[in-house]
Amino acid sequence: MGVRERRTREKEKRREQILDAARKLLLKDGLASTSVNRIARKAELSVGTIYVYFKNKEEIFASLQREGLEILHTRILAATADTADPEEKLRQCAAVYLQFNEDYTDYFDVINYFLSASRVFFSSGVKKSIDREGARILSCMAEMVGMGVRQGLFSEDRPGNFAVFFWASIHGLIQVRKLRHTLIENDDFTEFYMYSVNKLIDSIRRHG
Amino acid sequence: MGVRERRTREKEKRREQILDAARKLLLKDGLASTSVNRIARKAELSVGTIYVYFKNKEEIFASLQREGLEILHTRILAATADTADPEEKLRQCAAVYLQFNEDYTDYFDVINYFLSASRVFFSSGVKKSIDREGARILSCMAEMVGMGVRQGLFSEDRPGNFAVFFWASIHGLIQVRKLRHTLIENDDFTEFYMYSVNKLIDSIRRHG
Amino acid sequence: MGVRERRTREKEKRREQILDAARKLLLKDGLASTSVNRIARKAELSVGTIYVYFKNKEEIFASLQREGLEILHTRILAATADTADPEEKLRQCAAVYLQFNEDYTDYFDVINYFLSASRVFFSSGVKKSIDREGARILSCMAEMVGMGVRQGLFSEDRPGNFAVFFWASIHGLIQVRKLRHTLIENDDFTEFYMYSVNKLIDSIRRHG
Amino acid sequence: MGVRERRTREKEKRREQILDAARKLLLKDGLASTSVNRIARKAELSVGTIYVYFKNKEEIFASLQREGLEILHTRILAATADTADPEEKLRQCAAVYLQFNEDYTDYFDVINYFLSASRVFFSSGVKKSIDREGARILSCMAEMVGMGVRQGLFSEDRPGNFAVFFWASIHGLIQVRKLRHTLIENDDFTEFYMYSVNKLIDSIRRHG
DNA sequence: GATGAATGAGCCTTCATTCAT
DNA sequence: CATGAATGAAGGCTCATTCAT
Repeated sequence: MGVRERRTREKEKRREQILDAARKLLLKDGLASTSVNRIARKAELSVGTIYVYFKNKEEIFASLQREGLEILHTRILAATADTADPEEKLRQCAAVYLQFNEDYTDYFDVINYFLSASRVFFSSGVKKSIDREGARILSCMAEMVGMGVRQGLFSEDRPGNFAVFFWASIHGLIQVRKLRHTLIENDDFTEFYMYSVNKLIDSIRRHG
Repeated sequence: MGVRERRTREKEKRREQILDAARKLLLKDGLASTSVNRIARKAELSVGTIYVYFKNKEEIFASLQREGLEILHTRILAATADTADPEEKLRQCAAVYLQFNEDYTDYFDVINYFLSASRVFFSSGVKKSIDREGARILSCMAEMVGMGVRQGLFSEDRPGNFAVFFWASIHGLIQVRKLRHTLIENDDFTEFYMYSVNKLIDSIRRHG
Repeated sequence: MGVRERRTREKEKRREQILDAARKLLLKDGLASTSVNRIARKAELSVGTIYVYFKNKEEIFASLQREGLEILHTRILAATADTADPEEKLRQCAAVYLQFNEDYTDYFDVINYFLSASRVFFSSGVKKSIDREGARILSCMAEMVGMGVRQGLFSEDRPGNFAVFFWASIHGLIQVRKLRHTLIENDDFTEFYMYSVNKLIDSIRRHG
Repeated sequence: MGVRERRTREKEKRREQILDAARKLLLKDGLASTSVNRIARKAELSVGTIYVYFKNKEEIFASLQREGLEILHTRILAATADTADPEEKLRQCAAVYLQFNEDYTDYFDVINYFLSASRVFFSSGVKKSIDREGARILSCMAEMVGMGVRQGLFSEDRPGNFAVFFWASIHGLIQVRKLRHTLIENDDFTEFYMYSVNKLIDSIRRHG
C-alpha cells in the first residue's frame, strides 16, 4: 500500500525537481542557453534521468509552458473577479497579460517561443494539455464577451472568435513593445497599450 | 577617383554576394540551419571574409530583415494603389501581410525572429536602417488612416499609433494561425482573419 | 507437479514474448536500432525482466540467429525435396540462400553480424545450439555431396569440407552483391551468382 | 611560392596525423570503440579539426579502407611477381589474402565492415577512390585468369567475373574461419583453405 | 582586404546494465 | 521472479568566432 504510494510521490517529486531546475535556468539565462545537460546538472540528476521523465527537451518546455498558462489563468481569474463590468473585465485581462509579460518575462517567452516556432513540436498528449489550458483562458475571455452581449453592451455573434482576436492582438502589441523609442511615436508604452485595448473593446461595443 | 569607385563597387558586390547566399539558404533551409560557414561556402567566400563585411551572424539576418521589409513595402504600395478608399486600403494591407507570410515564410520568420527575440542585437547602423524601413511601412499605413480621417470616414487623433496597433494586431493574428483546428473554433483561418481585420477597422470608423 | 509444469511453460512463454518483440523490431528497424529498452517496451515487460531471461543483449540476437538458421534449414529442406539430382539440390541450396537474403534481410544480417564480428560473444549454452543448427544445414549439404559421390557424379573425399566451402563461397558472393554496378561487370547479379554456383559445382564434378 | 607549398604540406601532415591516430586506435581497440572524439584526443587535435579534414566518421574509415586495399594490392603484386604460372599466381593471391587477414586483422575488418554494412555510406568522391583501388586488385586477378586462358590452361570467357567470384569466395572462407573447431571438421584451417582454393582453381581449369 | 584552418565547449540523445524494492 | 528508475559516459556532430598569414 504505502510502497506504491511512495513511489508515485517520489516520481512526482523528481519531475518537479527537473522542472524547478529548468524554470530557474530559463528565468536566469533565457530559453536559448537552457540545455538538457545544464538542467540535469542543476537538478543534481543524471542526463539519462531527465530522459526517463521527459521524452524530449521540448517536452520540458511544454510543461513549463503549461505552468505559465496556469499562472496566467489564475491571475486573470483573480483580476477579473473584482468587477462585474464586461468591458472592465477585458481591460483587466489585457492589463494582466502585460503585467505577466513583465513579471514572468521568460514564461511569456516560452509561450511566445512555441507560438513563433515554425514547426510543431508536440504530439497528442502534451500538446492537448497545453491547448486545454490555453482554451480555458480563451473561453474565460469568451465568457466575458458573452456577458457583455447579454447585457446589451456588446454586439457579437461569435464571442469565441473575438476572444482569440483580442488575445492575438494584445500578444502582438506586447511583442511590438521593444519597438518603443523607435517606431512608436508615443514613448509611454502603457499609454499606447491602453489606447489599443480601448480600440479593441470599441470594436464590439454596441453602437447607436 | 576610378580606383576608389571600383573599390566601393566591389565592396558592395561582395556584400550582395553574401546576402544572396544567406537569403538562398534561409529560403531553402530555414533560419535554424543557416550557419555562417554554410553561407560562406554558398557565397564562395571564406568565413573570414564574411566577418569583414558583417560584424555578426545577426547582422546578416538584420540586412535580410530589411530586405523582407522592402518586399513587404513594395507589395503594400502595389496593392493599395488600386483603390482610393482608405478602408479598402487597410484591408489590402492586411491581405498583403497574410500573403507575405505565405509566400515569403522565411522572410516573415526573420522579422518575427527579431521581434520575438528577448535581447536586442544591433547597435546604431543596421538597426536604424531596419527601423527606417519599418517606419516607412507604418507611415504608409498611417497615411491611409489620415486620409480616412480627412474624408470623414475615420475618427482618429493619432494615425501613427493606430498604424502600429493595426500592424501589431495582424502580426499577432498571423502568429496565432497555427492554433487553428485547436483553439480557433473557425476552421477557415482566412475568414477569421478577415473578421478580425474588419473589427480593427470598425474601431476607428466614425460612428454617426 | 502441475505447478512446476506451469512455471516452466510460463518461463518459456516469457522467452518467446521477448524474442517476438526482438524479432519484430529487428525486421522493422534493423539491427542497429534495436535496443534492449525498446525490446522491453515492445514485449510489455520491464527491462529487468529481459535480463532475467537473457544474460546479454547479444544472447537475444544469438537466439534470433538460431531462429534464422532454422528458417533457412526448413527452406533448404523444402527446396531440395523436389529433386533427386544432387547437382540440382546444391543449386537449389544456393538459390534458397540468395532468396533468404532477400526475404529475411535482417535475419541474414544477424547471421552475418556474428560471422563478421571480430570477438566471440557467447559461452557454451547458446553458442552450442547455434552451432548445432548451423551444423545441421551443413551436414544436410554434405549429404547432398555424398549422394552425388555415391551416384558417381561427384568426386570428393571430404563432403563435409566441400559443404563448408560451398556455403562460405555463396555467403561471400551475396556479401559482394552490393558491389554490382561498380566492381562487377555484369549488372545482373543473379546471372553472376548462378555462373559462380555452377563453377562451384563444376569443381567437384567427376571429370572423365 | 614557399607559403602555399608549406600550407599544402601541413594540411597533408594533419590528415596523416588523424589517420595515424585512427589507425592506431583501430588496430588496438577495434572498429566499434574507435570514436571521433577518441581519434581527436589521440591525434592531439580538437574534434572540430577532425571535421575540417573529414566530412564524416565514415570518411575516416573509408580512407583507412583505401589504405588497407593499397597494402593488399602491393602485397599481391609482390607475391605474384615470383612466378609466371597463372595457377600459382592465383594460389598466391589467396595466400596473401589469408596472410593479410592475419597481419592486418583490423584492416581486413574495415574492408569487411563496409562490405557487411547494410547501408551505403559514401557518395561519389571517396567511394570512387575505394572502388578504383578494389577494381585494381580485381583486374590484377582478372589478368592472371586471362593469362591462364591465353596459355590454354584455363577455360573462361569472362575473366573479370571469375576474379570477383574467386575473391568473394576466399573472403567468405576467411570469414568462416572463426567456425573452425565447431563446424569445420578439419582443425587445420590453412589446409581447409588450400583445399578450397584448389577447388576454385579446378573450376576454371581446362578439362580434357 | 582576404583567407581558412583551428578551436572546443556544447548540442541532444541513446544505451546496456544494475540494484533496491 | 519481476520491476523500472537511475545511471553517466559516450555517441556523432555543429557552431560562431579568431587570428596568423
